[in-house]
Amino acid sequence: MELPERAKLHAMTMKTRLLRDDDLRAVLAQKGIRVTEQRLALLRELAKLRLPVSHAELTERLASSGLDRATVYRNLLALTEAGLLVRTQLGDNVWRFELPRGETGEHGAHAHFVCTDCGDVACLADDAVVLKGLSARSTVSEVQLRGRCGTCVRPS
Amino acid sequence: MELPERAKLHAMTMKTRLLRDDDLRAVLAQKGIRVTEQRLALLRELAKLRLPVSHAELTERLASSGLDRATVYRNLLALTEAGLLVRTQLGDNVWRFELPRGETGEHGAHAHFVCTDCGDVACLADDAVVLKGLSARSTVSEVQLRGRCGTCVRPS
DNA sequence: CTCGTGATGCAATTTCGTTGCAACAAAGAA
DNA sequence: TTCTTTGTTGCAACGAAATTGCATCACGAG
Repeated sequence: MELPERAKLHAMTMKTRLLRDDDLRAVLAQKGIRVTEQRLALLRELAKLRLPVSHAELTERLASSGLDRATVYRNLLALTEAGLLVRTQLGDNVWRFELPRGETGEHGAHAHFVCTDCGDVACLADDAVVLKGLSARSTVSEVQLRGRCGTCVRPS
Repeated sequence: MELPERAKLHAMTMKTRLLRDDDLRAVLAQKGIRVTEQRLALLRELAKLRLPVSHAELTERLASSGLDRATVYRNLLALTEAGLLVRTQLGDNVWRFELPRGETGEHGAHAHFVCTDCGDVACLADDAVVLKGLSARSTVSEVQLRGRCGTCVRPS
């Protein structure tokens, strides 16, 4: 049993290549989540950014599309619960959401850099941070770097 | 030049053995922070608990001593900035503060491992984390690894 | 002891996160 | 297609934690 459409969808999901609305629709349908224009807009935005984004920032970006705070909020939760988004804490008491990377459903192990001045977030390359000498039993699920980004570090 | 008092203070700091008020006073003075009864109370409480404590919880504990929320808040920030406290997030959007438990007294130079389960904060060796390929202009002030410590990772 | 700067207490405000509710829309059934 | 069910949206309100303004007060240098 080889459904072309489903196989294609699967490949899309795995590679996080969510480009066309048809793909987004299919992904949502597969998860049993209703397809709404709001959700498509939200996923489109996240696909475009490919960064952990806060609820506030996403709300602002989607305000022009007529999306309400609460709608964005509830969809972020719903999509996270469905496994379509990952939610992270980057150290400033704000939840951020992003499309999962990596091959598996688990988010890739790339580190995040957060600017303590402007709050900007940058995803680092997988090999930007090397860990060694850690306790064998402990599990590291997230690596965060905090500091000042190139833009903010310039002398005033 | 060997100042006994300073040497003693240093040893205290290093071992996080802040027991007597005299020691607390000395540590604050060394950092150029004014010694106030409120700060002593705050540090005493943290020394007694030896756990990551939230601002709210600490405020409640110190209310009987007459400390105001804002005072606790600002002192937590000040002491953290001075390196006398470490500030962590466990995943619930609440800051928690505690006296450094590691060997070293200066925080910031080394990375921290935060167990998102039990809240334990461990100080890592200076060379435990190697960064490379970062933007030349950006400045990293804090490196945090998040995950589950050896104790918490055991199967339930 | 006196003075200047930083600290404190109190109150108000901001920022996020979260929820209630009535109108509305998606997806399946008829 | 139309009907019906049920999840979704927009708007407003609420709550908790963080953050700030300001007048008063105390530390500690001189």
